[in-house]
Amino acid sequence: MRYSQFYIRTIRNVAKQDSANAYLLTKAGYVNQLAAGVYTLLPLGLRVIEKIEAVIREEMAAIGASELLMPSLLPKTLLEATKRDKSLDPILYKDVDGQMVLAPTHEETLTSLLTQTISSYKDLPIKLFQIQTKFRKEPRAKSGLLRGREFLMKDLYSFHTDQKDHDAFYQQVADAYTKIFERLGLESYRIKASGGVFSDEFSDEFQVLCQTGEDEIHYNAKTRTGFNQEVIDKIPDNQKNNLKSAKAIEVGNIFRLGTTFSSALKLNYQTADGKVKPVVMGSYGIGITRLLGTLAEVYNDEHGLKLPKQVAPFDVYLIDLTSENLGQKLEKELEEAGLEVLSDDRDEMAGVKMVEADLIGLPIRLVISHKTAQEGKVEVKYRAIGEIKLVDRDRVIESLG
RNA sequence: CGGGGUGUGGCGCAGUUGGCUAGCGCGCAUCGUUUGGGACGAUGAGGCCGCCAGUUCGAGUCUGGCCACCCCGACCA
Repeated sequence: MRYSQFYIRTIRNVAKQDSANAYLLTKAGYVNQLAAGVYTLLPLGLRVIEKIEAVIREEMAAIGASELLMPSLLPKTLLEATKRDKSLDPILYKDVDGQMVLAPTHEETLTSLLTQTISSYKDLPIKLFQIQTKFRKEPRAKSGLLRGREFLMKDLYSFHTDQKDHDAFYQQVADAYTKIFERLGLESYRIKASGGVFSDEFSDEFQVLCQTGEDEIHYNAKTRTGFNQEVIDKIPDNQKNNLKSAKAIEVGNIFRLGTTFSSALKLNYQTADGKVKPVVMGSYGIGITRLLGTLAEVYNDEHGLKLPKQVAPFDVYLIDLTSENLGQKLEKELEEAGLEVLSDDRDEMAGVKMVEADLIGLPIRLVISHKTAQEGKVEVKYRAIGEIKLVDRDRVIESLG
């Protein structure tokens, strides 16, 4: 991809902000703020989001979940059926006559849908997920992408005959979540937390250690488990030993819903012996936009972002300083080898390109110049560790592999 | 929703004490020089001073109200 044909606008003077992710992602041209907690994903940011989504889709497929896409609009009557029109009211964006709201979550929508297709134990289990924009009128949007009023979420819902079947799937989801975050370059902790309006039981949160996080957690570094501060008084003393405490960002959350929603919306099925029972449900969320913010918080230094390869918008930032455009051939070879290359073909000084390469933070920077070309070399810089070395022109690709 | 802060060319800011031609830096345009870590010089373009009302001969500046954004707290399915 040629820089000149891809919309990138880095900003030299961005106002100092407390939130590192907002500052860096804005300065590097990944996002643009429209209002409090409302951001445009610019082309660079969108590419990261798409990489995050690709990992999530793979892991959802691996646990047998099918993807669908539900509407953003939600009839208020559906929320009345589960009495959540009251509990969710403060965070709802409503239309002028209050008939429709912008959906903050989709338990009602999907449960209602499945009443049309579930009638027998033979129809279960069902696992459906979507990647969709959520709307929540947060009393206080803050911390850049970490708490928005409009944000992307992966939400998965599962439907089972009984608690035992659900428990088995719940554990599968927990494992899948740990794997997803690991694949994205984030070490997550499975943390006991309150069930919120969903349940009196504990829910499980997936937390990434980070100073900017909103949550205070107490965790065991070895088992990668622990407790959220909000439930610490409910935890037996003998389980609180040897825990470390830290701030963390909640990147995922899984809930046991039991039959709360199925009972309210009459989502029932018949057992083999003809009895009618409510379906047992679970819901599981991953904050995708928040993950972009988390990655920016975790992976940066004084020069800018330094994203892991698996989520960086491109693999290589190619700077060609030769007047003969020697980089063009290299660019083609790299792309044929399957690497995603951002080729800075602008008529800018070398310094500008170097600085932007560090700011945008792709894993590898290649520089081909008269100096290096004379020796038949290309300069390779690894952004994450800062190492710079000269590699033979014809061995660049294998050295990156 | 309580407390604090800030709103001035696209972006970052000064100017408000003490009322009268709206400034600086970055970016942008043109020309020249420069060319491996956000270059230099010259000449330019670009502003409902957040919004509304009030005081006044006169308001970016004073008064009142409102709105927005940031931070702390409450809240956070």
